[in-house]
Amino acid sequence: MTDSTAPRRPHTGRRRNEDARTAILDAVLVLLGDSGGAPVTIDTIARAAGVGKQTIYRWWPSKGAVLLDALTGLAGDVVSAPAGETLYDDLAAFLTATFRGTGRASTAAVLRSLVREAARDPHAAGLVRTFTAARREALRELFARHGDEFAPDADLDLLVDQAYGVLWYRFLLEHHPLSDRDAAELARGLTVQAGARS
Amino acid sequence: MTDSTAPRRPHTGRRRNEDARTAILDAVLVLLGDSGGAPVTIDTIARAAGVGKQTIYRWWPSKGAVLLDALTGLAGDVVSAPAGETLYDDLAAFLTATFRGTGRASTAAVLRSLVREAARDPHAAGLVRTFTAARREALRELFARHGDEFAPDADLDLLVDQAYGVLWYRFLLEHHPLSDRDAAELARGLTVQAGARS
Amino acid sequence: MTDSTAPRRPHTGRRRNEDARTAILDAVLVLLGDSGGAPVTIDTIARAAGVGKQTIYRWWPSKGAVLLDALTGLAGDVVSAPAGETLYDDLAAFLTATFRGTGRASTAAVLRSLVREAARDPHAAGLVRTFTAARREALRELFARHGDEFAPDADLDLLVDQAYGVLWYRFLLEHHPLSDRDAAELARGLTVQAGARS
Amino acid sequence: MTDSTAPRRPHTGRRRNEDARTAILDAVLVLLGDSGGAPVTIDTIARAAGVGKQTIYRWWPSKGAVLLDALTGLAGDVVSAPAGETLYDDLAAFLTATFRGTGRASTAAVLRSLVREAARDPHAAGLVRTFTAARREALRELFARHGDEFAPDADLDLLVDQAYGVLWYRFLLEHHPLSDRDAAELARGLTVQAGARS
DNA sequence: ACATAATCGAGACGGTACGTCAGGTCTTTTG
DNA sequence: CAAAAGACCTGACGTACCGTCTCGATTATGT
Repeated sequence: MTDSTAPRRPHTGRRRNEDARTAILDAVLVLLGDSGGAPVTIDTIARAAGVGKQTIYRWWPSKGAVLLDALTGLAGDVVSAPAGETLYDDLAAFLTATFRGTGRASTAAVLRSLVREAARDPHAAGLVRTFTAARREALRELFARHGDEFAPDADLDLLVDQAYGVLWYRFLLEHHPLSDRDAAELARGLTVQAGARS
Repeated sequence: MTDSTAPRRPHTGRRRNEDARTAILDAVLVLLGDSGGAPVTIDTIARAAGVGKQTIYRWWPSKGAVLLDALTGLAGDVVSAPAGETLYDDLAAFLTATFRGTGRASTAAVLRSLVREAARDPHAAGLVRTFTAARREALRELFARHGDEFAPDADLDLLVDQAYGVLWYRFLLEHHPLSDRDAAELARGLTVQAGARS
Repeated sequence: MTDSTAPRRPHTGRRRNEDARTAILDAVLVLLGDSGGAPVTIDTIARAAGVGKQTIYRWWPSKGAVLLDALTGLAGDVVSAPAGETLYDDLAAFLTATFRGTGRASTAAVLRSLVREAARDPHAAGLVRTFTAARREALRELFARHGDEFAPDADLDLLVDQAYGVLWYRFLLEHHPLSDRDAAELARGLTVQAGARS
Repeated sequence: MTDSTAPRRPHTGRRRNEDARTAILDAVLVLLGDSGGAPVTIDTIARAAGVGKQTIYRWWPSKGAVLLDALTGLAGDVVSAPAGETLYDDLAAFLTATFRGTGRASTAAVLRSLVREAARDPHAAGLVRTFTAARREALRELFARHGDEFAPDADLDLLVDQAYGVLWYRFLLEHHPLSDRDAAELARGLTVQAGARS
C-alpha cells in the first residue's frame, strides 16, 4: 500500500533555479513601478530578469499569475490585524494601514496593473478573487472579535464590502485620495451602522 | 454683436452619417450582449454595423471610447432619480434600481467589457471617470435633497462612494450577488451613518 | 590556427524552420500562378503557407522581397548557358530558352507580379536590380566565350541590353509575343552587329 | 438639317473649369518631380491643386490616367522626327534626342512614376500601351523612309523594339546611363542589322 | 563514470487584433 | 449644375503581444 500522491521517482534532473524566480518577481515589481501605465509584457519581463520566456511559463500559468504573485509577496507584509479594545479602534487602525498601503507609489502601480491584467485574463481574475477573498476574511475576523458591539441582525458581509468597496473604487478611479481622515471617518460610519438595529 | 464662436463657413462637405453612428453603437451593444465574454474586436463591430473600420476611428479615438459611448446611452435610461418622502425611501429605490441594472445580463456584459477596455486603454479610462463622476453626482443630489436628515458634519462623498464602492466591488469580483435585500440593507446603513453625529 | 569567422556561440534559441521557408516560397509561386493578376497579399501567402504573418516579416523585409526570392529559385533552373560552336548557335539557343521561359504561364505571372511589386517597393526594386544584373552577366559570359567573332570595338554591354531590352519590353507591354522565330532573328541581328566594325 | 454632333442645348450649368484641369496636371508634375519616389496619392494631388478629389475623378477614370495625361503633354514636345540623308543619321538624331529626354530629371521622375502606376492599375497600363505604340509608330516611319537601305527580309518590328527595349530597360533599371555615345552606337548597330541579309 | 532527466537563456513559431493608409464613391453646400 | 470639402466603404499593410515550441548548454540525480 503506497501513498499515491508521492511520486514514484521523487526528482531527477536539474532543480528549479531560485535566483530565476526572484529575478522574475523583482523585475515585475520594478517594471510595474516605474513604467507609467505602459503595458508590461512578458517579453519585457523576461528581458529585464535576464530569463527565457519559457522559464516564466514553466512556473506560472499566465502573465496575470506572475503579477499577482509579485503582488502578494508585497502586500502580505503591509497589514497585520490589530487587536485593540473597541471595534472602532481596531477598524480605524486597520483601514488606515490599508489605505496607506495603496497610497505608496510602488504598490499602487502594481495593484493597478494587476487589475488591468485580471480584466482580460480569466485566469488572473480567478487569482485576484482568491486574493481579495483572503483580505475580506481578515476584516471579517476583525469584526467578529467585537461581536458584542453588533446589532444581532447586522449584515457583516455588507460592512466588509463597504470598506473594501470604497477602497478599490477610489483607488482605481482616482477621483479622490484615500486619506487617514477618510479611514477614520469610514471606521466611524461602519461602527455606527453595525450597532444600529433596524 | 456677433457670436464669435460660430464659424464663418459652418460646414462644407458631406456631413457625418447619423445612421452609421447609431449602427455602430447598436452593434457594440448587441455584440457585447450575446458574446459571452468573447473579446469584441473593432473589425467585428465594423462588420456588424456594415461600416468601414476607418469610420469608427474617425469619430472615436480608441475601441474603449466606442464601448463607453454605447454604454452611456444605455445607462442614462436605466436609472432615474426618485423623489420620495424620506432619505431612506429614495435611497432604497435608487439602489434597488441600480443593482437591478447591473443584474440584467445585457448591461452586465457591457459594463464588464467596458472595464476590461478601460483597464488597458488610458483614453477609455478617462471616459470611464467622466461616466462614473456623473453617476456619483446623481447620487449626491439625491442625498442633498434630504439635507435635514443629516448630521452637520456628515461626509457626503464618503457615503456616495460606499454605495458605488459596494456596487462595483461585488459586480466585478462576483463573490456575492447584488440582491434587492442588499440594496435595502445598504440604504438603511447609509441612512444611519448620515444621521449619526460623531 | 582557428577560423576567426566562426562565432564562439554559433547560435542560441530555436533555429529557423526550413519547412516554413519553403512553404512560404511555394505558396507564393502557387498563388502567383493561378491568381489571374489578382493581388497576392501577405495575409493570403501566410494563410496558404500555414504560417504566421510575422514569420514572413521576420525573414523578408517586404512583400516584394518574398516574391523575388520565390522567383530567383525558379529562374535559376530555367536557363542554363549552352556551349556550342558559334556565337550565333549559342545565342539562338540561349534566347530561345529564355523567351520560352517568359512564355510559360506560370513563370510569366510570377515575373509580372514581381515587376508590379518592384514598381512601388524600393527594396524590392533593389533586389530586382541584383537579379537582372546576374542574368546580364550570364549573357555577357556567353558573348565572351566567342570573342574571336567580335570587332575589337564592339560594345558588349549594349548588345546584352538590346537582348534583354527586347525581352522585357515585349513581355511587359504585351504588344508582340516572343516567338522562337524572334529569338532566332534577334540572335542573327546581334551576331551581325557584333562582327561589324565601325 | 442640323449638325447632330452639335448639342441642342450647347451647355447648361457651370462649365468645366479649365483652370482646375491645368492646376491638377501641374500639381501632378510638381509632385512627381520633387517627391523622391514618395508615393503620389490622389489626396495629395487634390490638396496641392486646391481641388476636390471628385473633380479629378470626374475627368479621369483613375489615378494612372491623370499621371499619363500629365506626361503626354510633357513628352509630346520633346522629340520630333528628323529628316536627314541616311538611315544612320536620322536614327542617331532620333535616339540621341530621345535618350536626352529621359535624362532630364523632371521627365525621368514622371516616367518612372507612370510605370509604377501602370504596374498595378490595368487602366493606366492600357494607356501606357497606347502611348508606347504611338512612339513605336514614329520610329517605324523613320525606318520606312529609308527602305532602300534595308535587306528585303529585315524584321522592322524587332529593330524598333530593340531601340525602345534598350531605352526602357536601362532607364528603369538604372544600371547604366543613356549617353549620347550609346545612342550613336545603337544607331550604328541597328543600321548594320537592317542592311544585312540573312 | 555515465546515462537520464529536468532546467536554463534564447528566440522562432502560429495566431489575433490593432491602428493606419490609399483608392475610389457618395453627399452636402456654395457659387 | 460644377466645384470644394470631406465622410464613407473597402481592403491591405506592418506591428505588438500572447503562449507554445525547439534548440544547445547546464546541472543534478541514480545506477
